[in-house]
Amino acid sequence: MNASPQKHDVFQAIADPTRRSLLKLLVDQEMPVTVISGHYPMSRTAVSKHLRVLAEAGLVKERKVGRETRYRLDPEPLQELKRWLSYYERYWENKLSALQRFVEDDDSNPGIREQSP
Amino acid sequence: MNASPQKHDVFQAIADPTRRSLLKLLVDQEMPVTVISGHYPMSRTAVSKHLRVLAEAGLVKERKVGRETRYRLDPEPLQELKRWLSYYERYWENKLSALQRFVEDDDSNPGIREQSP
DNA sequence: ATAATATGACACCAATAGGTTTCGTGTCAA
DNA sequence: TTGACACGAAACCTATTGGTGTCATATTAT
Repeated sequence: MNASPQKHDVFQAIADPTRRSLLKLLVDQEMPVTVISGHYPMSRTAVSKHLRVLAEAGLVKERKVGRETRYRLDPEPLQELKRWLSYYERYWENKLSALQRFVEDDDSNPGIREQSP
Repeated sequence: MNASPQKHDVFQAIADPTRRSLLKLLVDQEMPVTVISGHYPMSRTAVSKHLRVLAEAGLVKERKVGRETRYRLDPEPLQELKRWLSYYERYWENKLSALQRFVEDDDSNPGIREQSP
């Protein structure tokens, strides 16, 4: 049901600060484009394009009501981000021990280790 | 101690698939650029530029050893991402109820709601 | 019917991103 | 000391991005 070939992925979608701001704005309120763009110093068209990127990533849903198109957040795709993040969580938990290893070998053996060619 | 004016933020840094791959590669191994770039179909210089973006975002640390520069993951900045994400977690937990609201008002009152101007 | 509104589609533009190759420099090995 | 190696810096190219303005269309209000 969700097999649309998405051109923009979540990572790309949230890379832009304006788009992150949009997500926050639409977090629990459905809004038409004109109202949304009133919150930004750029043109309605620009905001509209940002919304499309978000929609392609599945992060917002659109719904036509009369002559307006209302947008609202769909947080579901953020779960992919969470999954991705969770992979690294154990590493910052271990960060102290990792740092220890790092310092231990310092610049005292500048030569061969690991699989250097 | 970490007050470098970072030109690239974490969100931007992880937007690129190559860079995400780099993070994974460096997750617990320190590697010099040449070895790293051996894993990618692009030039060493290109990989090097990706590494710099990651470094500017604080996601990798460099350390000069002789004539080589070794890179390793620093997962710490990912915590910002986690904080950002956690804000939305409650929304996908509530997704069902949100969907209910969504359906309830459907197209039956296409007029005034929220803070329209 | 006519005018106003909301929006998407389009054409366009400047800046950035991601890639290339070339070159200079520091470090290691013979 | 001479050559090979590892790397960053620089100049350059193309595609993408983020923005603009204009226009066509659908919908609503008069």
